[in-house]
Amino acid sequence: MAGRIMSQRIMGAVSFYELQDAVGRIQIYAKRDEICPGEDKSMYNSVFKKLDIGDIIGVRGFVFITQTGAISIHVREFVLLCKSIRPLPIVKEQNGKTFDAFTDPEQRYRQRYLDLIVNPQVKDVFIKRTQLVNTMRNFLNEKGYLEVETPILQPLYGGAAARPFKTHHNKLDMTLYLRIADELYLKRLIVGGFDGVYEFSKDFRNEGMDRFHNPEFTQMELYVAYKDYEWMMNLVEEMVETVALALHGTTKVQVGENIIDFKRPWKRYSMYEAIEHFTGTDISNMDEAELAAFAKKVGVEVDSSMGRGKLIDEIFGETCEAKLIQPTHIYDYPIEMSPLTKKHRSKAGLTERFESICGGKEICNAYSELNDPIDQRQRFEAQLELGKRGDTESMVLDEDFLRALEFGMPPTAGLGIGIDRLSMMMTNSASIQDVLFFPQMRPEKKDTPNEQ
RNA sequence: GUCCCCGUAGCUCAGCUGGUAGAGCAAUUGACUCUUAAUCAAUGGGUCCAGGGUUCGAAUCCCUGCGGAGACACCA
Repeated sequence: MAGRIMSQRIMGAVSFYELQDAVGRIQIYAKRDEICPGEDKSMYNSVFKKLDIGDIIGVRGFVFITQTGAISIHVREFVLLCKSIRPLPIVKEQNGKTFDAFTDPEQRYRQRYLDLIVNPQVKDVFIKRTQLVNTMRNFLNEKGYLEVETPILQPLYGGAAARPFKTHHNKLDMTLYLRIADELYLKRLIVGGFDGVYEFSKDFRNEGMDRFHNPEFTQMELYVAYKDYEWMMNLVEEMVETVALALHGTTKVQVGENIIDFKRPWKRYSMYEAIEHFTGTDISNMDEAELAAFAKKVGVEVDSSMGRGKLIDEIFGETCEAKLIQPTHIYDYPIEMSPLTKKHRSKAGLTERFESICGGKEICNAYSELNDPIDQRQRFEAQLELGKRGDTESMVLDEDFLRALEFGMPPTAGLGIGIDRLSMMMTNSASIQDVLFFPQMRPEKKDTPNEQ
């Protein structure tokens, strides 16, 4: 077998090392007189004993159990496969206590390879992330939906309210944007006649960074024709429950101080109900002035640009979101906040949209897709107005997307689910940086060549 | 973008009201034939994040910058 030396205990003519490979660690035992049967003991004294922690070696021998009961490999031959010329941080452990842990987040994220070597539990998080994606992919494939790929470089960005990254194509001499969502392209495919399409989509948003936000992040977006948002709520429950079971064998997952149970069915509140539930106040019939007064009362900073929808959204964020620990669907969002969402079939001013919240954080956003091209044009125009008033995250009008809708898109349910967020939840990680191999960091050295 | 906290050896950290830079592990040398945070002895190891200021004297006090963490704002 082969692996990296992680610890050495040399006892003169006998030594014990620990070798680590992709799956774990095992102790190896070597005896001078077996490695060097003749008079020349240099292979042991000058080579084996001089190996360093971090070196990668191959060994041949047999398995046995030491007097202290440790399963070990009794080494007959060994070969140095790769020398490590940098010292490895040494993490030691006894009785569950860890000594000299390699914990500096900056070094862990910048040198993830090192983090993975010395903190093997870090690997588990990333293995779980991949299992999560695989589980979702299998789940969606079994339902007959088609995994597709759509452009990352887009001439117009759309599908979400966010600031994009901008780049330039030399040959075409045109501005291109890195996608902030793949929604508008996937809906074009529904127009084109697919019944269900999905994409695991790397998206890019040129905004602030914190422990929940990285400039590039992964979303899974799914669109299914002839379905609506209620149907989608059931699908989300089923899919997330399946993920929890696949990763943990149970629907109960420890997240921070809470145990979150993803078992179906989840709680459901309309947005108005949720606000009433947590504040005792029914705001559904308030006018804008009353809403503004109530928002102030619950601690929202109100300014005059806020419309009814924004106020409701802020009130919800302030009073409800953090208190929703167990998985809950919040549905029927104000129309102002949802320019791509179908109007509610019966309630004026609302849309058929829901978000699923658990652990006090949103994990997905879904709706009955707006498929009326005239309404969609008006919504885009309203967004343009917002843009003129200085909203840097307002949407731009996508004429080709409207043309597609004008050919007719069947009623469709759409879903966007944050893979990083869900991974954090499913691996009990406090920071998005813990579920990304290489989170975005500032350059290490100031003098690295950079434009400007 | 704002507010706080942090930056000392390869790793984890100590360093008091300013007075010659420290420990454990790792490294090097030696002892030790079933150890497991192996042990024992010896040795080497520093741009105290960077720059400036105060001072006879700065790791320590002040200012600026860089990097990181956290909170707030915005977003997923």
